Amino acid sequence: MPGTARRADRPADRLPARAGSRYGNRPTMKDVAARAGVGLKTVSRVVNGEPGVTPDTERRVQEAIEALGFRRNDSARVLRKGRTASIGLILEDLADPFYGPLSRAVEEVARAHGALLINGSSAEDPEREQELALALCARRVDGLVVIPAGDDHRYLEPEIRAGVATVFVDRPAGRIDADVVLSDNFGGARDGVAHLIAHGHRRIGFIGDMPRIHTAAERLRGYRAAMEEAGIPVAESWMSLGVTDPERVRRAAEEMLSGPEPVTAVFTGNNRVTVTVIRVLAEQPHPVALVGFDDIELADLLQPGVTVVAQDAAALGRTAAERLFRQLDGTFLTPERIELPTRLVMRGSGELPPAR
Amino acid sequence: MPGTARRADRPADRLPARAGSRYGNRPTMKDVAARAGVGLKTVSRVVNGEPGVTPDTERRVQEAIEALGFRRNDSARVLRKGRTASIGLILEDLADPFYGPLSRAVEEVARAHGALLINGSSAEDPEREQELALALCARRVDGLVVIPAGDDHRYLEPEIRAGVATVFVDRPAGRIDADVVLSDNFGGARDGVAHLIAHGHRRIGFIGDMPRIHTAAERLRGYRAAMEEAGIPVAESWMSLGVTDPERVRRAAEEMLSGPEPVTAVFTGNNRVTVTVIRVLAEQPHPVALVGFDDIELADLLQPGVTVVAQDAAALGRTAAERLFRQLDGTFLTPERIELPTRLVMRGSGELPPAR
DNA sequence: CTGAAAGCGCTTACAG
DNA sequence: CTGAAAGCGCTTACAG
Repeated sequence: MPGTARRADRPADRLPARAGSRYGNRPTMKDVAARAGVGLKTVSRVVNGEPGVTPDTERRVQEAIEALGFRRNDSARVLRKGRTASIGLILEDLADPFYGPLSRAVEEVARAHGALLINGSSAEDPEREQELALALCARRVDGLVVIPAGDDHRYLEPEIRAGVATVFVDRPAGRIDADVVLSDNFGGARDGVAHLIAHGHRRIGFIGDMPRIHTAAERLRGYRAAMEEAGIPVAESWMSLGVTDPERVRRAAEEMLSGPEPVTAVFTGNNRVTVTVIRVLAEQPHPVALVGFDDIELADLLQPGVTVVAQDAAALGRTAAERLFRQLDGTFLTPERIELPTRLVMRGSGELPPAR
Repeated sequence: MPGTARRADRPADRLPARAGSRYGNRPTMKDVAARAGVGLKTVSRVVNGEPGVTPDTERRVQEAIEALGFRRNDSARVLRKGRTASIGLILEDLADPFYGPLSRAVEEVARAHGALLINGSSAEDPEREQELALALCARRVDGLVVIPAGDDHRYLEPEIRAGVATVFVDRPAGRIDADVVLSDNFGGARDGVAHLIAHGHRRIGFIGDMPRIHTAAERLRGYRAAMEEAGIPVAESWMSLGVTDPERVRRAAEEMLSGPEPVTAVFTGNNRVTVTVIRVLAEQPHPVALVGFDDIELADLLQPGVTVVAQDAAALGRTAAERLFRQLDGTFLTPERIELPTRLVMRGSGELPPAR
């Protein structure tokens, strides 16, 4: 039911009842006004640094503020003002090293614009993504930066129409027209695979994330394009897409590396896949070439160093957040697709010749 | 000025003016009530799933809700209710691989309690920590999980008194009595250094973070204790504390490794230091033993594998967040110090004998 | 320079 | 079962 409100199923409803005595004793502007012997509006003027208050009045108000330990309730302020000075970021998993720098970059831009950042992990679950996004909209965040898990974002249309700025990152929105900032997944993967081909490989495996994920599909497309451009027919058994947990990836890699016609090189579709495949390759009797999408820490210290197609996670986050605040500036912007280049970093594993 | 409000220097004040036409056209309960031909309170009942509404009335309200695309404004709700169902997490840097899992764990606990998570990076700057913490309090978060950058948290006293639940993680609060969840930094470091000693080392270097950071000081203390227990006098030149940027750490490592009496082993004080030192050791003519505090990805795949004192970042976050919500349950809790054990993970680098 | 009144969008307490 | 009034803590628009 897009665009509707549901009953009693939102986070706030499950909160424990307010615990009596500890709370509610915060002083308000009214209290400050009473103590300082001035009107409410005068307190507001002082707190907000508005002009038109005599130094003497101001001092009295300041004293009352300090004596009471008053701190303005921004959530009341926000209700009146319209803007909440907060934005939401929905990503897959904050614990993934790819999202840390991205998230930090979004935070820095938000900070520069005086906004706070609310983070949420979708755990790659479209329902959880939607639940989170709508909860954030209910809190009236000014904007949303979304790394989508789902492929249908029509549920956001009423929100966008109501003024919630929205930018998608890493993967495009599904079934709505919205800004998106992404890496050149297709080109990056194609270049990486072409690099392996240039080093003599013909039987090259591809192990990636679930095909419904845009980046996984694009990178596979890049793999296919490179192979086709080189005139190499691709065997179905060379490609494996699915969840990125170590067991699945390990099995996929081991299968490609066994049998009568094993692959001599592997292209891995993201950082998690790469890490697992490195372990598998370390156990192989012959060296197997490897190029991975996404850079990984210490990649240069392994034997051999890991050649990667690096994307700039921080730049993705920064670009998206900047776009978000441009939307919020009020200038009307036609939804755009901004593509950031990737960079092939050669460290050894991608320059190994085919074994046998 | 703890406990006071300042003028015009808070984030929300720097926001651009509200952009006219796109905003403010959100339907409210009043609009829904008018369209459904019922009272405001009836709409509230339906939206919140309260009893006492005839099925017919409910249907009319639901239709109005869908027709208008109404979504309850939770920030107005919150103003009335008292609780905001949101908590803040202040950490050093979301981009650091140590904080990703910690942050995710806090988020999961918050989610289980129906709360959202606002993240902020202090960048190890005490002023920024305070600014962030107070901004979050102004938004009336229900609680705060803080990895402190500063060492004086008296500025939080009025907030805590006003009911903001507060738990410190990774490092204790300064000058206030508050819950804290941390790893056994002293014991972990002592065990790690004792491990090196057990493998025959006597000249062992220690490279850590700035001494004003609690974890850095504790780990140094652990180093000293292990050396003392083994009856090994420590030379000043074996210890180096300071910022963890690669240049400083590299210089420190190179100094210890040169001269007439170079160290034969190094104990590194955190993940960032370890990563840099691994690079330096890789360039040495002789193998140098290494034990690092904090686990790092791919540590097992390096040659040799990196022996570490691992702490459980996710458990730190989870434990702290659970404690926070116990505070919010209303039961009075005496501030506690909860210490989590560390784990020595042997992978090779810590088991190397002294060279020469 | 100062302040009383109305209102932001909800919920609470109460009356019908 | 239903709704009008008051209020959460601020800001806005206006009057003195």
